[in-house]
Amino acid sequence: MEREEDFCPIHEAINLLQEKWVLHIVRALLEGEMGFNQLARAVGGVNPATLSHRLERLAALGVVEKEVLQAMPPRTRYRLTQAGRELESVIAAIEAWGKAYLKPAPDRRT
Amino acid sequence: MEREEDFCPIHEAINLLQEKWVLHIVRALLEGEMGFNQLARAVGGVNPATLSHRLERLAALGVVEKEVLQAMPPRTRYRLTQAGRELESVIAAIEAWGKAYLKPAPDRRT
DNA sequence: CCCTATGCTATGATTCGTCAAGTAGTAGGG
DNA sequence: CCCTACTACTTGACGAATCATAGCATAGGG
Repeated sequence: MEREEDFCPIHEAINLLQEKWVLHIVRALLEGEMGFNQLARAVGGVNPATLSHRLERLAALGVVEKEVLQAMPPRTRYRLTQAGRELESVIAAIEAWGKAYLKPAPDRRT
Repeated sequence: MEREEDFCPIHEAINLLQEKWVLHIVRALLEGEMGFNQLARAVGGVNPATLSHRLERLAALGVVEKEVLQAMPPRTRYRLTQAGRELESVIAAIEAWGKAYLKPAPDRRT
């Protein structure tokens, strides 16, 4: 129905980053490469199916890189590519904003 | 299960911004205040129920402001608050990243 | 009068994300 | 050796979120 006659990279970027868990995944991976379950724990609360989907998508877009070290005792490493690492600026902007304006948490006291 | 013992504003910010359409809405509103349908058109492809829901949430968080000008011939204005305008840095970071790394779109020709 | 426009809400359909469990192989404790 | 836990996912069923569409009430143009 939609015809991306001019293709807006900003629009696409937003669409990617607004997918559930994507930003959390990138943020976790900015801390360093890690395996699947470790990443799941770092992200917190994501289920393997969704995480798998997201990683597949992010790998297809060249944001993360998957390296299979061993097949048998399953051992995999996920790490950010250059493009992925550049997302740090986005995360940083979100962090700055969150700290500045999202402080008023739903607290009841000081 | 999870106890947000220290409340992480970054985590919260990510959770907010990853909600579908939120970034698109903010980006549209950065262009200037507008009415409901106008905003829907600017965002493109969002259905009124979702948009309404998001605006309600964004207003509750103090990111957007809603002003009802008339009740009967319905006339409403949505505009960003200070906090909302500050999200421009996030949008800018995403724009920069998208332009730099998302260019290789799945297109076949110019 | 008829059609468009405004700002939303209501309805049923589809898609997305979640949950629980299972697969396969190895390492460690008893 | 046996049992459990860990590794990395996949699968199928379920529920929640989002979708497209229609509709309300009113005002202005033709």
